[in-house]
Amino acid sequence: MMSEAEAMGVQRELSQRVIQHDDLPRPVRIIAGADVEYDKHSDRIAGAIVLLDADTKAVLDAATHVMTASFPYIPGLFSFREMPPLLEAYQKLRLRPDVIVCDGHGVAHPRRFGLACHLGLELNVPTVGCGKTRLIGRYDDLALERGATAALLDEMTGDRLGLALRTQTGINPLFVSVGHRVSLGTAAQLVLSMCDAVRLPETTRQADKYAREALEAAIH
DNA sequence: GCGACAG
DNA sequence: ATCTTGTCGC
Repeated sequence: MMSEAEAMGVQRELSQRVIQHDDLPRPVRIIAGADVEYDKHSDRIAGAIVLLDADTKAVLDAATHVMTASFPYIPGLFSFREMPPLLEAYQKLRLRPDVIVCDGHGVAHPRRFGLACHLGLELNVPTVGCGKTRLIGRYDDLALERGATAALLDEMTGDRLGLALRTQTGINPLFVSVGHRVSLGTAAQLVLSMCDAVRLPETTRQADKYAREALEAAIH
């Protein structure tokens, strides 16, 4: 298995190839969600990618893959654990997405190479990082209203890593960052467009559901 | 006692 | 649906 040091080297190398500006089909018609679910009692994991109609949010296609985790959970090396089942699931899809919203960060990462970057680069598909909790960076003065944003800043370098995005008024924000081939502004727009009356985007909710069902079916 | 750590 | 508390490691 790849060592931690090797994995970090891979991240530093590949991060050079991340594209941070818009290079995706417009308008976006098919938007995907990607998520991985874990079994509490074993190292079985299930990845799911679900394709939604960007306008109606109807599920157009979905694929899952259950396997044994080949890499431990280490903050910052998340993608080495979650990528394998997601790549397998992606190959099973019948349609191709215009963009994938990932359940994890993009460049809001210590080496600017979170799961969304890794998946986007590997598949050469536009991706957005959308985490539920912060990995690095700080923000303040985030207004309460739905749609409000605050820059997520690296405390040491001052780099803008992404945005804290309020998807519902008065509810804790999500953390949006560039994955690959999508600008930060577009990323935030896409995520917000997938949130109706709930905190999480429909892409993430559907992917989570499919992954959980696949894992459940594989174990029982 | 204190705390930074995606899932 | 969302948040948080207790817990563990340092």
